[in-house]
Amino acid sequence: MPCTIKEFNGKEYKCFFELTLLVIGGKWKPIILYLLFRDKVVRFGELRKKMPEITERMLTKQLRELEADGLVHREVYKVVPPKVEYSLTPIGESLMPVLDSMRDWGVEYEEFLYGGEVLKGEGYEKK
Amino acid sequence: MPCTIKEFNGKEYKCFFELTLLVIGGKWKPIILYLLFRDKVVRFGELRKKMPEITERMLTKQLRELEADGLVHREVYKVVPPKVEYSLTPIGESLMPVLDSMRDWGVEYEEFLYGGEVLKGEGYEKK
DNA sequence: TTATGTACTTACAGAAAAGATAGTATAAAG
DNA sequence: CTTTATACTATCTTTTCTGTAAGTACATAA
Repeated sequence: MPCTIKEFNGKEYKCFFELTLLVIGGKWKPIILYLLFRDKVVRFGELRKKMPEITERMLTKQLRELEADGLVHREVYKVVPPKVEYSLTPIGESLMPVLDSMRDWGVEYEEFLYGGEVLKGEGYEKK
Repeated sequence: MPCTIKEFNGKEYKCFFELTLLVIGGKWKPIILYLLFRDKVVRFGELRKKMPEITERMLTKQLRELEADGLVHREVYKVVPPKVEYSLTPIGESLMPVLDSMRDWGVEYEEFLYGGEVLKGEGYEKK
């Protein structure tokens, strides 16, 4: 019996963890998700400021994909200048244990790399 | 105070979960790690057979990167024709809870996508 | 001497992801 | 009537990732 290949947004996957990686993979998505989890409701411009290196195009693109995948809610206010707020949906929030376990392992791995000495930086994880 | 940007293999990261994604991200690495966790010690050619879609170049490349990053051990026997066995190192094994949580969320997300009905396929997760 | 098996390597091509840069829409304020 | 603020949108270029196809090494067997 052949393996069943499933599809998500035009990409094939076989395992559940591959599906997860299809949804949260990429350079910016986990950061966006983490920031939304931390700050709950964030305007587009605020998100940009929290991620100094991202371009507007990339931020828009990633947010739209996360919205299309059901992880992020987009609330548009009909005002000028525009106001748009982003927040996590329930399924988006349910991702947090995954990000937590990835963070925990990242800590462990950095210790492994640098022999027990963790580089203390100020990443997005700090407020 | 500016954020500290850390580096791993020439790539910048700020958060621990980004580091994790740098190590296990990509199309093939989580599958390789999962198969090694499941089957413990696997020869190159066996791995290939377990992953019918991968090319030799890709398999070699991913294995070498995982080895360089300390997750995979490579045991070369000095025989002809060659025999090489791959297995997980302790830090490689410590990744399994992460893959588990990714798998759990993948299940949940598929239910979310298809309204409670999970597609039952035969992926790498089945023996 | 030729064929076989196994684990690669190398050079190139194509696809996908990310980045740079400039432009758009709109109401209100001056 | 020009400027301002905010959230995009469009086009193009660059970089990175993945795949294709062919070749290499070498002890042993026939």
